[in-house]
Amino acid sequence: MKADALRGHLDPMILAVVEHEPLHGYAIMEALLERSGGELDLPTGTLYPALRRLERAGYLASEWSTVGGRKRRTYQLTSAGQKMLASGKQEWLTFRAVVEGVLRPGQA
Amino acid sequence: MKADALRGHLDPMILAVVEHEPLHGYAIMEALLERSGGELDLPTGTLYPALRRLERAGYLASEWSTVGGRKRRTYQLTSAGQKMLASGKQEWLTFRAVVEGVLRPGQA
DNA sequence: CTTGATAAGTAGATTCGCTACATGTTGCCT
DNA sequence: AGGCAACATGTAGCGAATCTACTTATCAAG
Repeated sequence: MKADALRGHLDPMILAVVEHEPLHGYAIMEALLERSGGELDLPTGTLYPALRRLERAGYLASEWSTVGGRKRRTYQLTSAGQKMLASGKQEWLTFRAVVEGVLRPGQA
Repeated sequence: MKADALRGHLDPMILAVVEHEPLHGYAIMEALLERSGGELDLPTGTLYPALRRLERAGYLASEWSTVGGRKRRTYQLTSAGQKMLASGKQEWLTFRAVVEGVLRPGQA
């Protein structure tokens, strides 16, 4: 999967992963890997800046903790984040319809 | 629809539009608009550079003509472009599965 | 005591879609 | 005659997000 295919689609995916339970960065990486069937293996240089960006934008809130001598920054969805996630899901449906309308994958 | 959602997905869409008939730039724009149900209204600053990029990459070949006093540059798919389109369609299916596996849109 | 997994981060490059601008033709409307 | 919408193609430069490569640190297993 090409790198910039992800562009603009990563944010809702991250938000979706912390929708029902707060997770720290590393755990978010693992959750994305698992939910995508091993396809979505984000480099840390992608994920951590993305998390900071989403927090700065008000969609996530973070809190530090220490577990087994390791520091964790745990992120949870804010209410703005919930709204963003909902609209992100909606936009995904639109986007999918656009691409498939143009590609017409049935007519290969 | 956000701008960079398109990133990496525009190329196969352009190739798809000229798959069965060669078209000039303006007609490609119209075809994308029509096939997407009016959603995909590309600015010329996006389309024309993309076409040149795809030609430089060997996926499209172009030819000038004049119709009704207007100059047209008509693009057609090369055999490399056909292969690229086929793999682009396949990648789209993978990408869609990844996003939907993470988003789980049924569980809103 | 070295390696791999856990954990978080930054700096800098690259890429590509965007805005804004530039140029010219045809045909319709007033 | 004048003007505007549609047709047709293009460039310059910006911005944002993902990537590669690097840094730091702890813990467990061998």
